[in-house]
Amino acid sequence: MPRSPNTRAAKAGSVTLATVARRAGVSPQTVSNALNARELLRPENLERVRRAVDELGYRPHRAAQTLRTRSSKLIGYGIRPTAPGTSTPVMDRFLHALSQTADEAGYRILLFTSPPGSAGLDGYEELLDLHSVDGFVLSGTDRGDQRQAWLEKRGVPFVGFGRMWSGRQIGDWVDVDGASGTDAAVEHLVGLGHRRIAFLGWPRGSGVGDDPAMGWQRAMRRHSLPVRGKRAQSVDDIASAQAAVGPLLDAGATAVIAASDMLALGCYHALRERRAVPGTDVAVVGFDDSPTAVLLSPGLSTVAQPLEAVGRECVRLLLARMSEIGAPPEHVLLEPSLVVRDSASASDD
Amino acid sequence: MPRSPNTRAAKAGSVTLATVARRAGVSPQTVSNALNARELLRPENLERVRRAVDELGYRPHRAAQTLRTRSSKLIGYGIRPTAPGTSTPVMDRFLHALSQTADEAGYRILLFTSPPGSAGLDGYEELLDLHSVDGFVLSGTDRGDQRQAWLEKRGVPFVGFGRMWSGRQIGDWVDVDGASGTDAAVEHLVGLGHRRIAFLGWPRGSGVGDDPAMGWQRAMRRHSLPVRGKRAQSVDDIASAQAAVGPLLDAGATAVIAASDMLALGCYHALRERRAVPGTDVAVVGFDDSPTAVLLSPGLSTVAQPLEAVGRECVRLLLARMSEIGAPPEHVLLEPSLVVRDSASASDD
DNA sequence: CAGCAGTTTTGGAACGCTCCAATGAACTCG
DNA sequence: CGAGTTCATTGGAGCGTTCCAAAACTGCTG
Repeated sequence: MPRSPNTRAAKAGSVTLATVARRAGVSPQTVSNALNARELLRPENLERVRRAVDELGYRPHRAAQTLRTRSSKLIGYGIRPTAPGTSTPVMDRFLHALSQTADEAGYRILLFTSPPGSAGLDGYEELLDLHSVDGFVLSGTDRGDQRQAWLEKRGVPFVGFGRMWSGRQIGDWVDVDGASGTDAAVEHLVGLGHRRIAFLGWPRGSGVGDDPAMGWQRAMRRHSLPVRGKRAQSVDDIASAQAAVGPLLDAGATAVIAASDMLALGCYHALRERRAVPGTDVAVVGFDDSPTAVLLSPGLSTVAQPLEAVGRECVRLLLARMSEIGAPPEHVLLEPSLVVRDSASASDD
Repeated sequence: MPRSPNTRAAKAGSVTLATVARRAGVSPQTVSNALNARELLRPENLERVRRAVDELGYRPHRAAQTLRTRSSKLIGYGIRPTAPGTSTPVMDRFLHALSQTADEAGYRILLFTSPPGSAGLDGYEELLDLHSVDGFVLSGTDRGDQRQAWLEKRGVPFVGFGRMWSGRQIGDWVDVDGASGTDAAVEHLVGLGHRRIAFLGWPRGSGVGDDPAMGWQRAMRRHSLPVRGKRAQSVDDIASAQAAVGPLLDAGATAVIAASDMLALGCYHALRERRAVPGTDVAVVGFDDSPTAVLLSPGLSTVAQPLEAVGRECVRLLLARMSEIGAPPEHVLLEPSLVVRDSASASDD
């Protein structure tokens, strides 16, 4: 009568409910109850089953449970196809939070490299085991993203990380209030005595890109500061940003808020080119708190997204959606936080 | 007779093999064959089944398949619990490659936040649906890692990313030949005319850390260059690295090879502190090709790990292991590549 | 101590699929 | 033209679990 489960576990897979039942001298159904509805059992029997489970190293067979209960306890997560160069340091923390939170609710995360609804999949591949999953988390949802519509049509519960900027609003989403982040950045800079605060963003038109610009603008207006001629745009690339920020610096900006750390780095370069020192001569604030931000000198002040919280909220919303399919869509907008480093910490106007 | 699957797909989940069989006028088994062993069917019947599948929007129920075939077509991947500060830009690309390759073989990746075998899980939680997975990929395996032993004892196929540096060798692994990377770095620097090439590594003792040092050493010896007094060590932190590299610079090193980009960045700082310019006055080579490397100025030359290849190999080895359990352990050592940027591109000794 | 309500346990069926062995159809050949 | 051979299809069983309804045990009352 070995107390160690490991000796048996070697030939595992064959330990089933029935095995445990025989050992404990009860029916399979009772064992099932012991596991899923312990309040039904007489304490004495429950203990007996517990012991049998222990001794045999029994573990329920997920597939069988899934088949019977019609719930896989799996959440799909669609990874965005990342280009070799473009790193998304974002995903790491987010995914971790996602997995962790899901775990706590008894769910696991299943990775989908090409998320359902993405193009290029013919009818057969596309439909492959979608229903091995109870719900879906989409990330990097953007304009013209068809995944939401695709999932909704099929009645699969889902939550997006990223709001829908255009078109019909469908489904739940969690997002970070970028405007609030740049707004806070302006507040911070104003507090340091800055007046001529410029903004370097992405080309207009994308919702994601316009959002931070909005925050900058409204904060500037609130302080009755001028925004005209204080805004430039560039693609997310150092050289372009460096070029784009030039006119702003020429016009005498004492601070620049950028829509990404990459753009902010372009500012660094532009400043150095002019023999000016970031943080000392001109304040710079980035966006994203990428791993690089802390490594720069001076350290880059930047708006950090609460990725862990986003992950948690995604799971929370998804679980809610799964429990009541028909409920009205829910949206969660989370506040980012300003991480202050040397690139914007002391007044020097 | 709607040609569109979508109209029916709304009430999906109820479309089963039997449904398709009725529609196509064959037996359920034949439909199954059409899907899994098409060569058994007469072309005419196969077409008939195909059409029925199409019209009904049928998709096989993974759980049922799993239950019957005893193969979940799932590969577990243990995420390392990442501390909030510590970013692992590595994981992103690797995970993507993993998922992609698995996909192509008809497998999916299932995330495990706390990988089996990690401490802190009591007997019940720990065993939770391990056998919902056909095999396991472990990453960041290190000294004293008990996960391998744990999995082996339970007869679960697995592959580690990272070799086992100590103890009994168990299981397959894929790793990057760090020594070869630093060796190549030395070659490159020697080619540029450098002679006093120093090495900045992590504290001795960890296999992972000693590996790059080894490559540096052997390459130096090959060129009859001195290694004495040319080696320093530091924890993976800018300030420490900056301090640690001091003596090497004082001793007149014209080039420094670092065991990580973080350490290399410490060199940058130390050099600037002495009013020297990285890449111009002293060459610096890092390790990892982190996203930051390309963003620095000068761009950091660094040893890049072939993460995509590692991901692919992991899956390949795992599939091989799963197909023949008893085969002797297989190990794959991949060559990293030197990415040359401005921090080490022109001789200036 | 039969009767009844309440609690605890149980047998049987079903989830959707694939394995296995057996049937039927078509085809070859002595 | 019946026997052997191959090829295509089929029925039945079973994977391990939970649902459902019925059965067996309590304990309490009249």
